[in-house]
Amino acid sequence: MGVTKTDLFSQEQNDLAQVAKAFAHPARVAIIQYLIKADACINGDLVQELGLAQATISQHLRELKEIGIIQGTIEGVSVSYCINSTRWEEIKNLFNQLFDKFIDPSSRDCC
Amino acid sequence: MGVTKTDLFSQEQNDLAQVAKAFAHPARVAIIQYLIKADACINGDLVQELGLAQATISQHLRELKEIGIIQGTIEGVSVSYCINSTRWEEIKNLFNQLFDKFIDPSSRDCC
DNA sequence: AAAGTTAATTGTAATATTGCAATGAATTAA
DNA sequence: TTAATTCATTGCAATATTACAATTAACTTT
Repeated sequence: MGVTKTDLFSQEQNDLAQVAKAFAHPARVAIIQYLIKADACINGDLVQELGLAQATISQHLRELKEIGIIQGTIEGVSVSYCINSTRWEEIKNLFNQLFDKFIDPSSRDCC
Repeated sequence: MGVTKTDLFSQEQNDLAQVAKAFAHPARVAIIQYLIKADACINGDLVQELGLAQATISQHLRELKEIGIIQGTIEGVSVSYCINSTRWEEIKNLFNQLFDKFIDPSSRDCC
């Protein structure tokens, strides 16, 4: 019904799924890449950069902020965003934990 | 409008977003973890394991198959699924490419 | 204070996703 | 052949996501 049964799954599974959602839209990937490259930026830049409406980008930024991958500070009339490095490491580890579970690929592909 | 404007983004951005979608549901994360642990399994096992309806799991399996992260072979009346190790490496690299772009965390967190 | 700037929020429309019952297709067992 | 088993597919309902115009909120400039 479009509603995920989170209670059926472990904390780890739900966490990873939620974090993966942040990367599950090209606009959010683009925002993250841009923030990494720029070291800091403001929403206005992204509107120019991405070609989406201001409201849409603001919405994507909120989603990224909600999972903690980015953080923003009001600077006068504009807002500066950047990657939250602590959270970034956490997320990186969350993925790598899964990636590293699959070992010795040569013994797999059994079907 | 619920429709992603893929033409605004690069191949890499769209690829990563699409792959991230595979991990963006706890049931699919659970399926992947189970396949890694079991080395191979069939749909029926997963219905017991996850507590979702057979049709729902079949649907998640199809999505995972579509991005190539798993593969299946018909074995008599049942189907064996396993991780596709080549694709697994590709996906791992796709994520790590992004993760590794963010370097020297101590110099960040500028806002 | 009035006007301008920047970005969040609200409201709305369209499409996507999730979930499952029912059904269908393919194989196996009787 | 008939029944049973396994899993994919279809059809449907409910919720989520994506996108944007319009508005609002907060600050700056004039």
